[in-house]
Amino acid sequence: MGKQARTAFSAQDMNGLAKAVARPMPAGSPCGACPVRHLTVCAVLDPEELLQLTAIVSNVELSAGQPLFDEGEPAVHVFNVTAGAIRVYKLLPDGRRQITGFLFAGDFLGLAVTDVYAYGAEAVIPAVLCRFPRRKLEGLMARFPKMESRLLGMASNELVIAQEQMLLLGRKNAKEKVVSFLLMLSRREVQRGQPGDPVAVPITRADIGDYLGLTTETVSRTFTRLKNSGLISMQPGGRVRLVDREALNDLAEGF
Amino acid sequence: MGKQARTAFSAQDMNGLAKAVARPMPAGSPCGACPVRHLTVCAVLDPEELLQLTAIVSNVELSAGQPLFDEGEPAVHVFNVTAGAIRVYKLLPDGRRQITGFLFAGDFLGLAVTDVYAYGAEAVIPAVLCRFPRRKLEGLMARFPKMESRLLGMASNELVIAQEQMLLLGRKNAKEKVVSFLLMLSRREVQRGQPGDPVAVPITRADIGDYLGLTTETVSRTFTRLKNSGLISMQPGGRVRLVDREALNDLAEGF
DNA sequence: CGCTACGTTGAGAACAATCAACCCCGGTGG
DNA sequence: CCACCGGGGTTGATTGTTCTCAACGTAGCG
Repeated sequence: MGKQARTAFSAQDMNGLAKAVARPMPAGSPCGACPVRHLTVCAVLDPEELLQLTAIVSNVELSAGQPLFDEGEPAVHVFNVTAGAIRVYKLLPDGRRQITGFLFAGDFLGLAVTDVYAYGAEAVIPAVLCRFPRRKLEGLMARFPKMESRLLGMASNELVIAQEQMLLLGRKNAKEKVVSFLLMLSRREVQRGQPGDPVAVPITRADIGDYLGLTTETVSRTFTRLKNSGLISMQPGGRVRLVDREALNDLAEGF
Repeated sequence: MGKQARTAFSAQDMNGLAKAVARPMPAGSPCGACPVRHLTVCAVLDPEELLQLTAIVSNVELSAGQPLFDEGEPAVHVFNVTAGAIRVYKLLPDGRRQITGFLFAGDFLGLAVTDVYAYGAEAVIPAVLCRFPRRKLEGLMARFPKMESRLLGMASNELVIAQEQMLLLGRKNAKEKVVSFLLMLSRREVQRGQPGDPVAVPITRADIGDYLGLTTETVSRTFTRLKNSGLISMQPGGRVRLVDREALNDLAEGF
């Protein structure tokens, strides 16, 4: 594994992409009307409690590529994705990057034990998030233990996903990695109530590579081979059809 | 990737792979006297609450190589390591193994969102653990929210460590991986109040390989090269001296 | 004393990385 | 209008790190 120096993506180099600004929650859309509430922490709160949450929340909108925060930055907020997609990543000093996760509607980020973020976060495609001041949310959690309990459940779940990803990074080959990735995207689309079969892949080859521990070339070649062997087929709009789901499942699990 | 070594134990676990048995907590050592309490969940409980914890805890002792539980097994207990070392791992059907973590005194395991464990756990060296029935612990957490809060903190911390490990698996080369591993062991030894410089490495090359996404041969060769370049030196008792800590730190971080 | 697990080293193969060329597309400015 | 540019994607040739296969050394233990 050589050191690939990376040119793109350091926080503000291209397009002069500045940090996001937050605005107060639009009056017409309190948390009670949130379309992705059932997916996230807020699902466990009753209307009364939701009002208190609404009181501390603000909205963040990001355009594609725009950073939400950088690794090492003071961790003053936590976030909840309500639309779009976010990538979370860590960097080595020479520019090598590992994307540790893609976050979609309903996903939570920014939990930190230290006072700084341990990773950076950027929008993959235009995204909208709820932003909570960490201190205030902690205060709320102290009052609503079921919220903390829910968060613990979500964190435990993320831990399981992280272990799955370690298995992928450490022990799967390029084909198994790419197929696992496609199936993961598909599963999460279903979770969000979308079809999941022609699965949307709004993520560049470079990002996929940095997520799977591969280069863009290897990702590209692997896609080509999967197409040629008839396991997947490309569709307009960056969608991928999972032609032989059985075979793909087996491939991903290493059979 | 074969089965693990085992030495002979008492008659009832001749094959070395028998599941551990739990015994009631010895009367003379309630949680209040636990030597690793400050490292773990129990740190936040007062004496009164600790008594209630003592009431539901039992002890598990494992010999080297003995399994604690397997992936897919009903997740009825959670555990707290009080001595020794545990490896947590996931398998692919053909036997490829990824060790997702090594756990030492103070570490917690068994949190699960599903009703089965998402990974297996075995003793690396003889180990002792506290065992709590999951249901009862959840009941206790409902009554002591600060315990749940502490657990959330520990889970968040593990998540950060997991992301670090993804960076390692996906983007570091063999040398960087092995050095990162040694420094991690050293740091955790210090956390437990031990020297940390001649660092104890009670882990086989095969386990190290399965943790770092390498083969045993590559791990062995990498150790040899680190020795030859004077960065580390071997000491009796499986200890490794970190000769040039500065250089090792830089290496691990990819400078 | 011989077994087995563990560790080391060597030779060669293989998979993915690297380096490089090229295509397509959309946006932009001459 | 179109030439140019830059990002993204694909493909080819070659390199190189790590894996695989194999042999051998050592230590602990029955």
